[in-house]
Amino acid sequence: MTARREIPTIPDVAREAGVSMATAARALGGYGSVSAAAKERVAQAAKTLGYRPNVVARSMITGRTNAIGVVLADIENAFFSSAVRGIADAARAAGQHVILANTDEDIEKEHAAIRVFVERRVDGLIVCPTDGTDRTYLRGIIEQGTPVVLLDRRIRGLRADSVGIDNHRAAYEATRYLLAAGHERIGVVTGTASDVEAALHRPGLVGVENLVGMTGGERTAGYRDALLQAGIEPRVDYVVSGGGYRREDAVAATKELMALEEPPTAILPLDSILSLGVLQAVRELGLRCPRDVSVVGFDDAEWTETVTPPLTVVAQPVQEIGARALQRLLSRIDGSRQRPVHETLETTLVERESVGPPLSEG
Amino acid sequence: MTARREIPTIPDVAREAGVSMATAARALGGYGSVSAAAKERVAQAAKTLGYRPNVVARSMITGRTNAIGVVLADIENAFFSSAVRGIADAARAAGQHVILANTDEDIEKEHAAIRVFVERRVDGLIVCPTDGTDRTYLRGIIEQGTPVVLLDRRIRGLRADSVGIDNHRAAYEATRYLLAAGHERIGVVTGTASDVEAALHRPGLVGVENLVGMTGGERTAGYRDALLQAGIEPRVDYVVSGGGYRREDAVAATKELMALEEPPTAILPLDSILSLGVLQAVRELGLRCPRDVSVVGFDDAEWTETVTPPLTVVAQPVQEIGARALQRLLSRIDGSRQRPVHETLETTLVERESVGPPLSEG
DNA sequence: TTCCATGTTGATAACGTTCTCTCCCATCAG
DNA sequence: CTGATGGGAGAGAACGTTATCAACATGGAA
Repeated sequence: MTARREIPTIPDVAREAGVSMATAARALGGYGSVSAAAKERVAQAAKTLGYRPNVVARSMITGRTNAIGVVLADIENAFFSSAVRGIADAARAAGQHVILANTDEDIEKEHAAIRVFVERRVDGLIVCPTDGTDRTYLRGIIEQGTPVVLLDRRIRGLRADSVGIDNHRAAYEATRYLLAAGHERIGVVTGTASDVEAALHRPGLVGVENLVGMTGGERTAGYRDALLQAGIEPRVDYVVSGGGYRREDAVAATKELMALEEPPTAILPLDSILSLGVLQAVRELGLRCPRDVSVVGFDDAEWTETVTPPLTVVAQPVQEIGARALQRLLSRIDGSRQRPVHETLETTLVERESVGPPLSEG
Repeated sequence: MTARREIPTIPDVAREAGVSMATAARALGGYGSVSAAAKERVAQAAKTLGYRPNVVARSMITGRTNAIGVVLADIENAFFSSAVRGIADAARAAGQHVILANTDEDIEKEHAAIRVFVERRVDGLIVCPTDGTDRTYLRGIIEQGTPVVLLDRRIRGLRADSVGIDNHRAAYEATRYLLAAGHERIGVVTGTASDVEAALHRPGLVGVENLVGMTGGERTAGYRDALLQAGIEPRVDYVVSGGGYRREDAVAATKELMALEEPPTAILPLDSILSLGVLQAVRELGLRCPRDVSVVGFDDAEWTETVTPPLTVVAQPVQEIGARALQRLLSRIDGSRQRPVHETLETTLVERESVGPPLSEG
């Protein structure tokens, strides 16, 4: 066993300072009223003994842990690591700590993580729910007293704040941008898992926005609506997924897209890893971007302007999304009973060099 | 105030089950001996009431929090987010949680983070110390009973385990690779902060490896030794830094390098963000890689094979470094008194297309 | 039958804080 | 001189667990 050296406690400090435990506690904790003289002697004694408050004991009595549980898919994904950075900075300023859990989009892991966080009595949770998350589970958590804020995604029918972007509008504008460049055959590479993928395949992409809380669904709907508004009939075979959000998935999806009889002249990958896959596939097919295919990606990753060609993207203020999520959570922790707010931050279309006019036929 | 609904505790469960509190506690906690019948009734009662153990109270008495503090420069940096992923996975398997703190290479933030983690009574710390960290501070933490494992970097004279790579050897081999391709004028782009940068500027780069625990120092030494072994005199003006680890810093450093009278024909950026900067600078200068300049980077980021040209890099097993660090920490937490181990994992030189023969003169 | 080992149980003491309450005493207005 | 007021201090409870210890069954061996 680790023979943790005897750690001084408040009674020790009190003894050293020659005051009662209660007085020492007040002096150290900065609450109640203590004479200047006593305060001084306690401070001195604490320094001599090297006293450090025991946060666990404090949490025990105050009922607050000053810890926030953050539940997301994968911290290695740049989107999430930026979000966590935003959360962590805001948390630090508020005296809160961030505890991390990765779900890998696995509902079981998500539930397990949330359960343990609740047992740990975190002050609140920031969750990026996986596709299948049902609202009743999280509702139970909230009703039981742990505030929850959703990040990036939403859950229909759940009374919880959420912070993200307007996915429909972001995709709508990206698509309009491609339309304006002259493209009419525009493909979408999404990461949507295969089990819900079927939902995408309704004629005319009707109802994709109803895919539960999925950013992918909302973005696909935005894409569809931009096409419709331009008088172009959405094609089901232009929306493809390799089965997940890994680069290989996007490579496969892109190749599938480009193997069509009438391949698209522009591609819209729905996140940054997928963009990487699209670029790789284009390269592997011996095509040139933007000469042969134009690309507009999502998320302004660190490499987007260094890649050739520099990638035109829809940039999300990811750190700020994280920071805002934490702010909302804090105000819930402080007892705000306001009705749920769904906050959407502005996206920016960052024009670089991956979009050109469509390759003229034949 | 958040009116947290009355949360059931062990006495509540005991009452419901009609047993003593002690028995209920044993049944729920899975310790001591309880009859099958009692166990059953307690489980039933717990289910009825929706009992959830209070981890804070448990920590209070056991003295263990099952939480690991992870202190690193910046979670947004891909190296660290991969390391955290490795740590988190291993931690999950061991029933531990990960609490995060970013230092931004700021010694004050690092100390503050460690202090608060100790007050939180974390079971142990994984620290990637900033350049200026003095050993006495961490030594105090360890002696006081909180085990510490260093990640990626070391601190000379500190009795703590560390996990990372053999930086000297990795840089040595990367340099040898460039030498083998025919390069004799090889530049290094490092992120070393300006205040220690001076140390790099000794004639012949003598003693760079003594820069306190710096990966940059060790890598530069490996580079130097490869040159010396090939009979090439290291040039002080070939080792440059833009003052930090941001991309702009590397852009500036690279331009400085290429503006020399005899510019290098190959560049060795010492981390992945710096590689991005080097590539960007090469591009901005209207040069082509590898035709005009060859590049070997550090760390196999997700974009390295998608960039043009695909980047040849020294790959570190980053997730594994994190996982091993956690393993070492766990064994210390379990009381291992073994003398400190410095574990170095193998790196791999991943050959892609960013290295070619040097451009023949004029 | 007696005795000891073993398994089960309950009462109660920790753990290190913060919170509640009471008491003391000095001050000051009437 | 009296009574109200309030700052300062101390004793002890409370938080929800786990740990300790004694008490009590039960059963098999002597």
